[in-house]
Amino acid sequence: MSEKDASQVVRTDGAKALARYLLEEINAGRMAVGLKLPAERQLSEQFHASRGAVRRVLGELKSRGVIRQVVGSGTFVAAVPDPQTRGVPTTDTGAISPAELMQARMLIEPLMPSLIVQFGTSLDFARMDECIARSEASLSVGEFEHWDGALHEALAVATHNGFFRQILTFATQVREQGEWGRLKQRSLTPERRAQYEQQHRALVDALKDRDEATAKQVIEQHLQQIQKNLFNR
Amino acid sequence: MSEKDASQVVRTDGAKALARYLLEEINAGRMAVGLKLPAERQLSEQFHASRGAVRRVLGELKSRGVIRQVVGSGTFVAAVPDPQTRGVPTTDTGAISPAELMQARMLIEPLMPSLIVQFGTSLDFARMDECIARSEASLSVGEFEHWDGALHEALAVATHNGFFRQILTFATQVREQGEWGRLKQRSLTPERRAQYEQQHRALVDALKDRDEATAKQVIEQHLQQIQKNLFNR
DNA sequence: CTAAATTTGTCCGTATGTATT
DNA sequence: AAATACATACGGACAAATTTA
Repeated sequence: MSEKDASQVVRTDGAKALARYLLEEINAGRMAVGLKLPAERQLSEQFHASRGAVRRVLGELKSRGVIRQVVGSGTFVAAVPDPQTRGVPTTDTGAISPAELMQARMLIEPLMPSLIVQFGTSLDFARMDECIARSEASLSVGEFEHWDGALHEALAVATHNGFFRQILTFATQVREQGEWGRLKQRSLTPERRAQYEQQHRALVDALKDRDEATAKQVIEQHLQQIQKNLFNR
Repeated sequence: MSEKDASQVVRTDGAKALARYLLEEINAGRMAVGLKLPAERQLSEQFHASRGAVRRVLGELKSRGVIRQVVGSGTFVAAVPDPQTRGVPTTDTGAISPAELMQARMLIEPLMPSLIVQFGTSLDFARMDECIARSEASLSVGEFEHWDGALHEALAVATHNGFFRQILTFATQVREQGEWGRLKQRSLTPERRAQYEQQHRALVDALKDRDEATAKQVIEQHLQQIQKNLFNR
């Protein structure tokens, strides 16, 4: 990421300068609590940033409790942002690491066969078959990923338990959002993909036979393989 | 700047047309599952909507699970939006019955000791102790329920696994939101409350001793008791 | 294997309208 | 009535990931 050209590198000049300035001034005590800041448009002009950028910076500070905004009145300094209270206890959902997710999956997903062999219908199994067929016929990695995800969702549906379904949906969201992508791509070689496909078939076959023990075993092997491919390589 | 076209004066010009079109085509089966949609910019041009509007529509469909987007690859049809699964995945409990929830809890919660005996800290155990003490000192049913919930959250935190924590939080939401309250309140007699308190103590003691097997056993007993009290008259 | 092209994801600047004081 | 914060929409540019040549 070196500078390619100094002519058009004006991407983040004003906004970050404003953020640094405000935090610095408030922390140093040069802006007293209760002081009214300039209006958004004025800040926008002073720092050569758009009003949207200014609003984003102010919104960030407001979410931290540093400033307080009153409609029609203005923006005011609320408190000094001490680093101790930075850890917010309210919604600390953020940042579920791939390691955490895999740890949880290896505990939870082996439970699914118990429910599927009890409540799974032929329709459920047909969906799994189609997902496997489509994934094996996939030509690109993206397509394979899609049908792999669809298979996992079909498994979740086959439990016929809404809570489990929600859990697996949440897992998919985490996997798609986080830094999972980098690991995923580098770990999916053709031979590993073939291995996954074989394990998928073995799993669905065992489920069709209502063979809970085997299905659970296959899932555990599958997840162990994924984990090894992800982290160990 | 603008072209004053009489055709596109409407505020909600192409975006809703796009949404209606996609839902109609997918529901009618004219767009097969797995089919790749045109790129965002292409849709933007076709429907005379900005790319932001297109992205909003696609984001809505994605949140419903109708489509799936892959960076660098494209947007794909994921499933037909059948009315059953129309619920949003994020924070929609989607009619999870108490029976379903208990079934899932009895499978999932016995897994927690495995993590807690590995990663639990003395601070975690101190929180549990406080929750137990407060719950035992509670004078009202509501107060007892509060500290009972706090204990469960302390257990979730003690796993030191963000995914588990989210799952347990979700379970609490389901429990508080549904008609769970009436069942539980009706089933909470003084003697059962004493039994719960005893089981709580036994559980925390076992966790402190890093005795995974005993802790798991106590949890299973506890949940079985709850289930029996809930449904079995 | 490398590099270019394509696609989604993200941020920025701008513009317009609404609600509140 | 005027000033202000709030909300939304649009287009452009860059980044990241994927596919393709």
